[in-house]
Amino acid sequence: MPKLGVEPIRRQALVKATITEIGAAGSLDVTVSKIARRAGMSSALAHHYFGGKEQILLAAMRHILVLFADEVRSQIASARTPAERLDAILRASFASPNFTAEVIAAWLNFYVLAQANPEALRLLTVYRRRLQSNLTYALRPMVGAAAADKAEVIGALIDGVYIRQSLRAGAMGGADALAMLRRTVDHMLPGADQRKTAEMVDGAMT
Amino acid sequence: MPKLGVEPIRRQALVKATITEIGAAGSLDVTVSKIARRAGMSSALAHHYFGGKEQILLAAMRHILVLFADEVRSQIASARTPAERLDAILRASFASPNFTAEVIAAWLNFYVLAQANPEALRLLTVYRRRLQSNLTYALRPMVGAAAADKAEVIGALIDGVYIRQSLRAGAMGGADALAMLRRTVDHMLPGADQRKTAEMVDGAMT
Amino acid sequence: MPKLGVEPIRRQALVKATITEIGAAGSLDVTVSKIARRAGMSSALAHHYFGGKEQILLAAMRHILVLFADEVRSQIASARTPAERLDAILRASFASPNFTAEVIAAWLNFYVLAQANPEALRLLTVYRRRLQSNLTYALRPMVGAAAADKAEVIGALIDGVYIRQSLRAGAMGGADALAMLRRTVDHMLPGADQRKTAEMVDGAMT
Amino acid sequence: MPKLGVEPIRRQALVKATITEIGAAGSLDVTVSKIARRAGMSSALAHHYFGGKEQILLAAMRHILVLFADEVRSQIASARTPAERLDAILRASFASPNFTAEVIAAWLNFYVLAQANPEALRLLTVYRRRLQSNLTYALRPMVGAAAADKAEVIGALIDGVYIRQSLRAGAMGGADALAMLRRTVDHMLPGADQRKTAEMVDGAMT
DNA sequence: AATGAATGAGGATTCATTCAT
DNA sequence: GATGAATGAATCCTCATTCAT
Repeated sequence: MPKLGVEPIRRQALVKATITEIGAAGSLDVTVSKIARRAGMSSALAHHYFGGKEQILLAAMRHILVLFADEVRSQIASARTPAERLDAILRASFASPNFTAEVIAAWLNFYVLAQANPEALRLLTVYRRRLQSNLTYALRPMVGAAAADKAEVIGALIDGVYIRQSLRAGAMGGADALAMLRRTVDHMLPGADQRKTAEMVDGAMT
Repeated sequence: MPKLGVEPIRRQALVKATITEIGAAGSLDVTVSKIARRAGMSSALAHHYFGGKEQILLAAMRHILVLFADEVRSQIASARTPAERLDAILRASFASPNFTAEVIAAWLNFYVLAQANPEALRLLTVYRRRLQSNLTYALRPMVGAAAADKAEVIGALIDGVYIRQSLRAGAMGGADALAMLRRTVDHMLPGADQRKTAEMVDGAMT
Repeated sequence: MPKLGVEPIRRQALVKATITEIGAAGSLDVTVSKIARRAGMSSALAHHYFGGKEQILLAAMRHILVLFADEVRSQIASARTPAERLDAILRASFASPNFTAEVIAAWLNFYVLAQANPEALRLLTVYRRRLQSNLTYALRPMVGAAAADKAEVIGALIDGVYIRQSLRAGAMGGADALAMLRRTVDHMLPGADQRKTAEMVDGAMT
Repeated sequence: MPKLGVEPIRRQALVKATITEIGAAGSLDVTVSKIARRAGMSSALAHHYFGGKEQILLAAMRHILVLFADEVRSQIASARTPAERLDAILRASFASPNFTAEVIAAWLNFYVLAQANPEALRLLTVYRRRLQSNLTYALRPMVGAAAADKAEVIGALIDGVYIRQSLRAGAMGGADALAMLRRTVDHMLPGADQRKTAEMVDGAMT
C-alpha cells in the first residue's frame, strides 16, 4: 500500500471540489478561489498543483470519465451473455455514482468546455468511441451488421437522457431512466426473449 | 406590411448577433460589447434595449425556441396522417435553419443557462412539453397507450443527437441524423408499413 | 485650433503620470493602478485607452524620445555653424526639460525595458541612430572622416553622463554636465578656436 | 587551500545563478525560485542563506564589483608607467570576464536597483569613486591638474559604452570598445607619444 | 435614440516568504 | 542543512453596467 503523498490527496480534493462547485453553479463560471476554499486550501496552492484553472477543469473531467469507465468495466465483468453485457452498460450509465445531479451538471458543462478546449473535445471523443465500441461489441451477436447503427442510437439516447436530466424540472430518476432505456433497447432487438435477460440482472441495480 | 420601428430592428439584430457570438465562443462567455459591436451598435444601447446581459441571452433563447416551434408548425401543416405528422417533427428538428453549428451551440448553452436561470429553465421546460405533446399526439393513433413513453424516448434521442452534434468531431450531418432518427422511430412502431410512409415524404426534406 | 477630445487628454495625463511614477519608484515596477490614480482615473480606463501596461510604458518612452527630438530640432534650428550645431545637440541633451531626475530615471529604465521588449529596443535604436546622425553631420565639416567615430564617442559620453546622473549621489547638475561635455568635445576637435564658439552660445542655456 | 564549507559553495552558486538569470531576463524581475532552481537548490534554502531576495541581488552585485576590482588590480600590477596604468584600467573594463552580455545586463540593472536600494547605491558609489581615483592617479603625471576632470570623462565614457552595449543591436564587441576608448583617451592627452605606450601593451589584451 | 466615457467589482495568476519536518 | 507545503498580498486585466450629453 503506497503511502499517499500529500500531493495526490490535494489534487483529489480539488477535483472533488471542482465537481461540486460546477454542480452548484451549474456552469463553468466557478472561481479557483471557491474551489480551493471548498477543498480546504488557498487558491495559490491550487494553481501550484494544477498550473491553472483549465487544468483543474480538465482534471475534473478526466476524473468523471475514469469513474464512468470503471463503472462500465466493473458492471461488464460479471456479464455472461451479450444481452447482459448490454444491460451492464446501461446500468453503469444510470447507476448511483454517475447519475447524480452534480455529475450530470458536470457532464453538461464538459460538452461546453469541449467547444473551446481541444483536450476536452478529445476526452469526450474518446468517451464516445469507447461507449460506441462497447455497445457495438455487445450488440453484434444479437443484431449483426446493424450493431454499429444501433449502438449509435443507444449512445445518443443515453446522452439525451443525461442532458434532459440536467433540467431538474420533470426529470426522472436513475431507476426510471434505466427502465426507459431498457424498454427501448428491447424493442430494438429482434426477439422478445431479451426482455427477460434484462430483468434477470435487474436486482444488481443499486 | 407594418413598418418596423427602429427598436424591433435593433432588438432583432442583437438577438442574431448573440446567437452568432455564442456559436463562435461555444459558451455563454460572450461579452455584451462584442454582441453589440457585431450588431452595429454600442453596448450601452444594447443595455438600453434589453436591460442587461441576461435579458439578451433569454431573448436569443426565445428566438431560437420560436423558430423551432414555427418550423414544426409549418412542417406539420402539410401532414395528413399520424406517421406524416411524426416525420414532420423529425424534419423540423434536423432541417437546415435549426440544425446549424451555431444554433446547436446555442441550444447546448441554453441548457447550461437553465441551470442557474429560472426563466431559461421555464422556456426549456415549455419546449420539452410541447415537443412531448406533439410527439404523443402523432404517436397515439399508432401505438396507443405507449405513445407518451415512446414520445419521451424520441424526445431524448433528438436532444442526444443535438448534444453530440456539438462535438463537431465525428458528428453526422442533418441528413444522416434525420435518417437515423427515422430508422429508429420505424422500429419503435408496430407494423413494417410505417417505413414506407416515412419514405413517401422523404422528398420534402431539403 | 483643433478641440482636443477627451481621449488625447487622458492619454497625455497617463503618460505624464507614468513618467512621474517611474521616477518615484526608480524602476518599471509601477502598478497601473498607481499610474491611473495619479492621472486621476481608474485603472480600468487606463487599460481601455492603452490596452495594457506595456503599451503605457511604451507610450511614455515615445513621449520622452519625442520630447528629446523636439528639443534637439529646436536648438539646432538657430545654429549657423557646424560648431554651433554640435553645441546645440549638447544643450538639448542637458537642458532643463530633459535633464530632470524623473526623466533620467525613465531613460535608465527604458534601457532595461529594451532588454525584453522589441519595440522598446527599436525605439532606443532609432534614438541612437538619430543622435549619431546629427552628431556626425555636425562633426564632418570639422573633423572629416573621423566624424562617425567621434560621434560615437560623444553619444556614448552623453549616455554615460545620464546613467551616472541617475545615481543622485555625487552627480553633477545639468550645467556642470554640459560644461564637461563641451570641454571634452573641444579637445576632440582640431583647432583651439572652437572653444570660443561654444562659449558664445553659452548664454542660450537655461 | 581552505576547505570550503557547504555554505560558501551554495552562496557562490546562488550568486552565479542570479547573474545568469538577470542576464536572461534582462531585468531584476527574476524569481527567487528560478535562481534557486538554477543553483540546484530549493528557494527556501536560498532564503535561508541570504535572508531575502534583496540580499541575493546585493550579493550578486558585490560579486561583480569585486570581480571588476580584482581585474583592475591584476591588470595594474604589471603596469610600469602612468600610461600603462591607464591602459590597464581600460583593459580591465572591456576584457572578457567583465564585458559579457550577462554581466553588462547585470550592471545596467544594478543602476536600477540603486534607485531604490541605499546599499546598492552605496556600492555603486564606491565603485565610481575607486574608478575615479584609479584614473586620476594614472592621469595626474600626464595631465596634472586636469586629471580629475579627465578621469570623470573617461569614467562616464566607460559607463556609456556599457549601457549602449546592453542594446545588442549595433553594439560593438569588447575589442572595438577598447580600441575606441584608447583612441579617445589618446586625444585627451597632451603629446602624441602616449599613443605608442598604449600599443606597446596591446598584446596583453585577451 | 445613441454613445463615449467611466468605473467597481471580481478573477486568474504570480511570488516572496514562512514553517514544520 | 534542506525542502515541500502553504499562503497572503499584489497586480494585471476584463466586463457588465451606469450616466451625462
